[in-house]
Amino acid sequence: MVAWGSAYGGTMAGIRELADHLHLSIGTVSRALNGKPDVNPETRSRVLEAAAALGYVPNQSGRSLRQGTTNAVGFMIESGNDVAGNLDNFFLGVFDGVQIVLSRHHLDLIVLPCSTVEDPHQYLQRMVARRIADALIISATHRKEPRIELLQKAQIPFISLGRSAMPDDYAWLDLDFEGYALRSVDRLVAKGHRRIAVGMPGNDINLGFVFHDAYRAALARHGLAYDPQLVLRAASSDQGGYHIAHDLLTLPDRPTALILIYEFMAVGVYRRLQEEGLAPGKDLAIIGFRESPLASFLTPRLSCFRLSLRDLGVGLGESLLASMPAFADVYPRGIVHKVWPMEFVAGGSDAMDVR
Amino acid sequence: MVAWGSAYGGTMAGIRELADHLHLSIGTVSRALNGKPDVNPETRSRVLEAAAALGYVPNQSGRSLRQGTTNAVGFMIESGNDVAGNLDNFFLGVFDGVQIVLSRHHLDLIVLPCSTVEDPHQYLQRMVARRIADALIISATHRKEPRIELLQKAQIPFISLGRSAMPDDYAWLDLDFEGYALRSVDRLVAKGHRRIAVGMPGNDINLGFVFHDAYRAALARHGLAYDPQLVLRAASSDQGGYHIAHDLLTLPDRPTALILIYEFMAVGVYRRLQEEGLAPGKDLAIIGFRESPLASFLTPRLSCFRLSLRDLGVGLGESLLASMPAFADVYPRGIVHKVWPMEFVAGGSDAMDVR
DNA sequence: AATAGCCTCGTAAACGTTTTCGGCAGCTAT
DNA sequence: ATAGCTGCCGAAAACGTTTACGAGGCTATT
Repeated sequence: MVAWGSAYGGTMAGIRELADHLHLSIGTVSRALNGKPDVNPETRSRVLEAAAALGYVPNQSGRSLRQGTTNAVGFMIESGNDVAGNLDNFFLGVFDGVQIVLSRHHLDLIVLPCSTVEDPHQYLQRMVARRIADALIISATHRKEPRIELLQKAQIPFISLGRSAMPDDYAWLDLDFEGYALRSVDRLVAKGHRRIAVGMPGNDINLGFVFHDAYRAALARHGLAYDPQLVLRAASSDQGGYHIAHDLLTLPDRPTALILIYEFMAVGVYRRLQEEGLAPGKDLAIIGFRESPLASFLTPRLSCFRLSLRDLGVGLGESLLASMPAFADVYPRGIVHKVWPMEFVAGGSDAMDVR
Repeated sequence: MVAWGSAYGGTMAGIRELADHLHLSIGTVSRALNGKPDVNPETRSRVLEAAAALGYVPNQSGRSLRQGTTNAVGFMIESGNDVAGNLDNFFLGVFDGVQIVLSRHHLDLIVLPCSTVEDPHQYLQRMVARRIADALIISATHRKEPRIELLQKAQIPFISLGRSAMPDDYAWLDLDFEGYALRSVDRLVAKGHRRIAVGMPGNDINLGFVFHDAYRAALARHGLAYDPQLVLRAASSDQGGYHIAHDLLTLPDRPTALILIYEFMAVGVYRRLQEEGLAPGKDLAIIGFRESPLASFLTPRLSCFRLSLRDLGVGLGESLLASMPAFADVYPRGIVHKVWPMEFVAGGSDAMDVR
């Protein structure tokens, strides 16, 4: 036998070698491997068997060139993003779920980390021009998000993890920031709180605006006045939380409750309170955002909302497939707009009752 | 003018359209773009100008097919890995540095996250067969690491972030776990500690063994006995740290110091100590591993070692390029074995003096 | 018995690029 | 004036695959 195959570590077998070995034409072999109808069932199994035996894997460049498809989905993240870099990593869990869905359709997930020294829009443009993937997932969407227009213009199927403030003619999936704000305010008001502050980012990441508007609406529903002083802005990090707590403590009529949009801000808040001899959950009611390993290790435990990252990834993957023409037969076509639900987890951080 | 170019959002311009537009052959255009010598400087600038104007970007599949190269470097991570999933994300910083180096050579970094439901070895095998990148970076290397043999057999340039216990005929770059153990023990012994425990993972990630051996050697150097009971093993997470502290507190002759191999274990250790009314740095000297945002927000601050993730990424990228034949002219060839230095940062967590 | 139709397969074009080869000028040196 | 050399460019092959098309053999229908 000739030294075919990857088993020998030499040059990998191509479809040509496979065809010669089987005394078939490469066209037939290709059709057999790709499940095309006009091929004898018996020859098909022969081909499949030989392909497995020789460790044949089709050259991706060849197929890409011919069919204009890469069999890969890209997930762009920003390594410079505060959120991405701090504490419990949100994305790794999501990747897992996305990949589980994609692997069912022989798609691979490749993560595209935009470095801190490059403009995200330019980076994405390069990736699109490179045709690095058949479809893309973007995240950390801003209020005005030029990347969305870019992808629409390039006619690349995509989904955004996070809404923007732009027209809703694209697919997105987002966490339930409205529900978070509403339910948190409801809960705090029920415990007698009337001055409820929020801690959120100062940049134009869209989720901040969604959260802020819902917070304001929730206050109005309870007949509480909206006080701009209670909207505390800082970096999306534990340090940011520290500054938020600091600012809160200097407010004239000190708020009794604080809702944070990122759970890791709570680390800084706890720290600042402890410096002042104040106890979280006793001197200030705190609700974090997402449950994470961190939340359960703060003292007292952080009240927050539970969410399966893997399920979120699965939802993301399925919604993306729904917007890919190639999978129109398996997933119902359509532009998905989905708000992801979360489940409240009570900790001691908002146990404080001021009635 | 015809509707060429991506500006119109239509089908992107190919080298064919570019050549027609310039009244040149595609061969000449290609040579001009790729900096080949036999092309008139004036025509070259004409070509470059037109390419920029039309927004021409070469089709990657076409080039890949012809030259057998992808112009991409893959970085495999395991999303199921405890280390990757917990708290401050180590990898994002490293990505940044790697990309900075790669971009200088028109290479892109793509991250390959192996999902929790797939075997890492199989996953890598698939990526290799797919020829998804020209070179690879692997991480989380175990003691016996089959992925190394796989990559060697496939003749793909690669570097490992982390040593294994296998023959040193591959490139690796690793954090200085020996230095960490030695310097930590030295420091603690100087403060009078004689029973020094370590907290490390129970699996066969190689860094645990490197650390353990150096710890043992450091003890011997000070004439201290090695007590297996002081080697506390638990999951690589904050929860793991909690269990480690718990176990430590039940030891007969309670150790006065603890060296952790992952800084986020400290969160759990602090928590467990506080439950017992014990103070970190006062009742138990603690040294974490790497400085992270977290370390500075623990009370007292965690003593640990500083390290620039970006620089580490740069080193990783450069060492990888050194093993790629295509870049033999720009980086000195050779198999790199590099131990990355770290700088001690004193916190209050090991302030305790027992002399 | 002739023809229409189906099943199976081989042939060859196509995808977009790089690269080898050869050719045509223009120039220099004999 | 001719041979050789250099600089520049066009033609065409090659990369590995998919797929449209057509050819042949066989069965079934008229």
